[in-house]
Amino acid sequence: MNPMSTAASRQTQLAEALIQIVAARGLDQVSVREVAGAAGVSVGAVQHHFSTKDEMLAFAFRHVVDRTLRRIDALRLEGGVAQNLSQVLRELLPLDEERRVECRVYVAFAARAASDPSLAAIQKDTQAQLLDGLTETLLRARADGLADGLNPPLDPPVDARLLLAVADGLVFDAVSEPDRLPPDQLTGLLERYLARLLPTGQAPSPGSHAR
Amino acid sequence: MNPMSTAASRQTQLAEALIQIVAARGLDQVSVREVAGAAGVSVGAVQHHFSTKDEMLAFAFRHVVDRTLRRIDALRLEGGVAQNLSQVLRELLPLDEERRVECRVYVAFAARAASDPSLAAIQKDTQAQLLDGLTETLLRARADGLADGLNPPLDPPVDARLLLAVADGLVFDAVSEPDRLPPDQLTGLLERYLARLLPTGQAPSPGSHAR
Amino acid sequence: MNPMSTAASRQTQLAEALIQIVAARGLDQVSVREVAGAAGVSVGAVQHHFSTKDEMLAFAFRHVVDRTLRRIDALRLEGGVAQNLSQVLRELLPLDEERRVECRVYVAFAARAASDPSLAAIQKDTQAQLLDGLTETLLRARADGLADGLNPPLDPPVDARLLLAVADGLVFDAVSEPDRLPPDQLTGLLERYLARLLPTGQAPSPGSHAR
Amino acid sequence: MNPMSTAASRQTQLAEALIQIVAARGLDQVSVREVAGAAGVSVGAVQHHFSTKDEMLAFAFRHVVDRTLRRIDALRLEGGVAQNLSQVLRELLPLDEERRVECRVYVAFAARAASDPSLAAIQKDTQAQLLDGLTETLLRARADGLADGLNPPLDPPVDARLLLAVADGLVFDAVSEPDRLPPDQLTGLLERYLARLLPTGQAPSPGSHAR
DNA sequence: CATGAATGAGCATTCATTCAT
DNA sequence: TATGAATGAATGCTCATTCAT
Repeated sequence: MNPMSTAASRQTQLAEALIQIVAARGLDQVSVREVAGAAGVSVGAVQHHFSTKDEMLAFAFRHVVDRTLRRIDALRLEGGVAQNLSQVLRELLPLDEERRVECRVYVAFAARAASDPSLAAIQKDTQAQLLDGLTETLLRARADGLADGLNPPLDPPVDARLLLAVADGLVFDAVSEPDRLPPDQLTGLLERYLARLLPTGQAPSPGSHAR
Repeated sequence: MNPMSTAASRQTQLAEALIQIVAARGLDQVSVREVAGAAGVSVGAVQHHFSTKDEMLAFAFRHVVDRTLRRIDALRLEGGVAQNLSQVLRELLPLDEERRVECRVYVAFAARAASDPSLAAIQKDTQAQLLDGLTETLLRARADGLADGLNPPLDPPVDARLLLAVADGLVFDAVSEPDRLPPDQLTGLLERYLARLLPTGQAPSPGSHAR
Repeated sequence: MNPMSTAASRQTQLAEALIQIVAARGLDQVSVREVAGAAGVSVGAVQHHFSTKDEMLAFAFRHVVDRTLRRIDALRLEGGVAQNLSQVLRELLPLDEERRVECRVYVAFAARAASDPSLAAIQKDTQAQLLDGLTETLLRARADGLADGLNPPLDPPVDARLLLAVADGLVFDAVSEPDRLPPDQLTGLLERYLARLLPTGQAPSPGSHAR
Repeated sequence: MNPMSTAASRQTQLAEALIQIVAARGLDQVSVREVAGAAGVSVGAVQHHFSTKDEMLAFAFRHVVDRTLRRIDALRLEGGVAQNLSQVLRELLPLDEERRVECRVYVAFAARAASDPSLAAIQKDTQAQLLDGLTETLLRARADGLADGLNPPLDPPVDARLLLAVADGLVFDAVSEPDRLPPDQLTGLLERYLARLLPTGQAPSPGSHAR
């Protein structure tokens, strides 16, 4: 009927429906029936496009992290390195409704990855991509002298790991303890860490103190 | 039969069985049948001690975090503040098999807490307890002058939040991306963070650099 | 409620329901739902007693062949060997409604045994038991001189095989081509074969010619 | 595309694929999808040539029995009547891989014919054709004096029925109890039966005793 | 002729829970 | 306390079939 319903966009449409369910009610509430209902199609149609539920879950996980990564890639790299690092990490935090959904979905899938190899593979890819980007940014920061005097001195790959852990920790705590870490607290905590990591980078915005 | 099988210890025994299942195969693989089987009792017996599955899950979550908190409380507070802070946070990380199990279970439950109010309440309690302890420790550290010259200056309650996020982030990443964050890397990352937070505190152990 | 509903009799009751379905509508129409409905219990109850459908099918197959074999064992061995042989084989043929049901079920299961190892094991057992009994009977017949002059001479184990094939063939044809092989034709064909195999045994009943 | 793919040959090609599935994995494993996959065409293509699955099954059953019947018709009728009878019946038995496939398929379909009228019609036709041929052969045998002295005397139509039952019984037992009735045993049993039916016909081949 | 999207019913199985003993 | 029978809903999945292209 609708020529826009190509195979690719149908899978995406189903993934979006799945993501909304995960964000609203959790990964356990995802069933083929629920997804079909939320997407307004029949059960058979869902399984015409994803031959197993696991395949659908993997696609949706990949889809949601790709959306985040694409948003990061699209960031214009104007401004200083410190500001750019802040921008990038902010894209990972649940600062608005769109990112709140992504974060809840990310935490749900990443937690399940602990006992699901196919999700673990996606999680590994994602982490690797983020680590590469962060490492590169930290290399530039060091070259710009932004980390001078830091002790222990900046070690870009290691500090990228630590930076990612800080971001993941903020996301994890914000998601697992709803209403205790509102957006301004999250940014405050992030900037506090960045200010100590790159002391010569100027603070990105005033009024960013939290809790 | 066995007079040692009091109600309390029976619940604990079932919780331990549940915890092993979660650690090994994930929260979704927990069923009343599985728990009963793992504990070597009948299905009816499980439901005699926990009237619903949710009650059993809540008990088990509480049980596993209590175990961690009790271990932290039991730490002898000799040594300096910096060393003590390191000791406490190390108890949270998956550095040995026992803590690896706890971490996998903690991440699974905390992730589910995002959409399960009764688990969220437990998670909130746990975080509050940890935050209190960390805040108190940081207050002592500041009084001891360990954070002198830190910029932005040490703000105990806020920095406790950030510290907890770092720990949770390391746990989350270690669990969701198995085999990529072995124990020595985790401690290296933790010490790196602590060394910058409390620059005048001596490093607790040599050779703790990680990549 | 009903103390007669012991575990064993419940399985038997379900097997009987299954057998009626197979006889009336074929093995493909057997579903857990159908069996539960026919037995007047819930779906869950069926699977409480048979953990898989295959297990239920195997039990039912074993049950139906056991019923036939037990009926054969119960035959009083009065009369001559020839007459006894005729009696035994008659129990295998669809000569009345009870045996018609058994034969339809037997053919359905034995045919499926060609591609189902667990049914094949049961079929093998059954054939072995029948072969043993027939071989023994033929040994007695030879000792009694009933097969004297037969050419090729009676070879009890081999002729038992052939005899079983004749019986199975009559059953198979009667079942697969309904209404073409009524009871009197079946007995006529059987007696015709027996008369040639044991020429000195007297014919068991007059009027047994069939077309 | 290929002009050789006429409607008729396409149906035949699909039937052959179906037959291979039945022989290898049983009638229950036949689905439109499986047949399409095995024949290397799309699901829609299968249903373009057979409007229902039942139609496809009926066509395949007819196809497989026609193949057997055509092979029998093609037998050169040189040699004596006894030898010819043996030749014909041998074509029905699973003595080589081709006939083993046919027999497995025949048993599966004939068993299902017990509760499927459209398959029953085909089975009835097949049996009628075989009975006619066997009756005619037995008439010639009687005319040639091959059954002289047989007691009860040869009754061509009745003995054709019995002969067919013997053949079907051997096929049924060989198929339902794999590995217990290898080719040489089957021929041995068949020749044993024929030798007693037509005592003056010479044995077709030496060494055909089976156990 | 052929494709593949879509449907909706049906399947075996797992599950938490209730209840009589 | 503990058992296990029983329930009924829900699950992922397979299937024959229809239909627009």
